[in-house]
Amino acid sequence: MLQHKGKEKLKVSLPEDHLGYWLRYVSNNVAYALSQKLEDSGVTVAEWIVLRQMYLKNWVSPMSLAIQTGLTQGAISKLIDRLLKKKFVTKKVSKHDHRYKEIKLTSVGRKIVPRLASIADENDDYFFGKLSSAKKKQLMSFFIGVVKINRFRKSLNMRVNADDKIF
Amino acid sequence: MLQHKGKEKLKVSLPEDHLGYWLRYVSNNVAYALSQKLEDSGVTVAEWIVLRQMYLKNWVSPMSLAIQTGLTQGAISKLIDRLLKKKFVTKKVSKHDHRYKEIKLTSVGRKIVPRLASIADENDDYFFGKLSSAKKKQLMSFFIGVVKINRFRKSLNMRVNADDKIF
DNA sequence: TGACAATACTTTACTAGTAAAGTATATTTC
DNA sequence: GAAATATACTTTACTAGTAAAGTATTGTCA
Repeated sequence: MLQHKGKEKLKVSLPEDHLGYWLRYVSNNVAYALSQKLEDSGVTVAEWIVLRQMYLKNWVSPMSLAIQTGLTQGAISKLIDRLLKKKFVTKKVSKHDHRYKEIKLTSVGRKIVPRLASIADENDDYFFGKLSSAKKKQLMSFFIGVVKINRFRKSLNMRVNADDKIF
Repeated sequence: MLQHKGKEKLKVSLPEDHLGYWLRYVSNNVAYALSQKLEDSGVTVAEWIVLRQMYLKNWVSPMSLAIQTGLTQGAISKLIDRLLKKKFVTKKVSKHDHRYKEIKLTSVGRKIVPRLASIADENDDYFFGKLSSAKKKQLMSFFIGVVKINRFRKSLNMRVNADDKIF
């Protein structure tokens, strides 16, 4: 398996040889399908994730949303603008620290989240429903293991460790 | 586990409950890391994939690239423009059918592909290198099974079949 | 306490994608 | 063989993200 001398024959890998390629390919398809299903509700995939975070926490700062979602602060800023226009959230300056904003769901916003959640359930079921929940959990731990932290904190990316014993 | 009567307590799933969420999250991180590594070569992730296709086939039509990559024809059209500006490819009208274009790598283009391939190898290794090749193959067959065809042919999306027995 | 640094958010210029309309060429059908 | 249809590609208007610069507020410390 050593390289030939003289005219060397390079082994040039295909994109399809890489797990990252397939990850991207499948992810694009699953996310695209979800975006189509969410379209009637007038909500994007990123917006659904942010709305759900707010449902959980009642009020949140843009900063915390950026960290949780892996979007930049600029992207979150614009996303919140969109949600404001759609009347799904309200925004105010924090009393304690005027640099912070507080974002809350409106009643319209609160009402739509369960609907969005069931759309997301349905989409995941469409693609992965035939997997046993044990296998789903294996895959999920695998994914969680690959990247523990988002691009907002680049330095903390982690390699996959064989000792994680996912499979 | 039945729902309460009266004031019903809705079970509202979290984005993190969905495999699609993690797929998107991990994919974004892996693709982002690759894009950073490719930056010095002046090539995006999509461009690397297209360049590699051309390396394989010697000449290709924009249409075939769109089908293989899952990008729209419009996106491929612009991507080829970018590659033309970077002198990585040349374009001509097909002799047999003037609607078709033929895209070929220039010698500069041919020279850069092996370098890009090794960068992509390195990136995949960074994230997944500690997995055994058997496990990588399992994951790959899983991904291939989830979506057999890209969004260009929406109707052909496939569900995951439990009988695929990947794990 | 006053200058400098840090923090939270917004804005700007830009990138790379989409859907849908537009252009040119080829094929089909009557 | 002319008209309608189909195909391959391009262009346009738009979307949602990024990096980096800008604004306002708060914290630090000499």
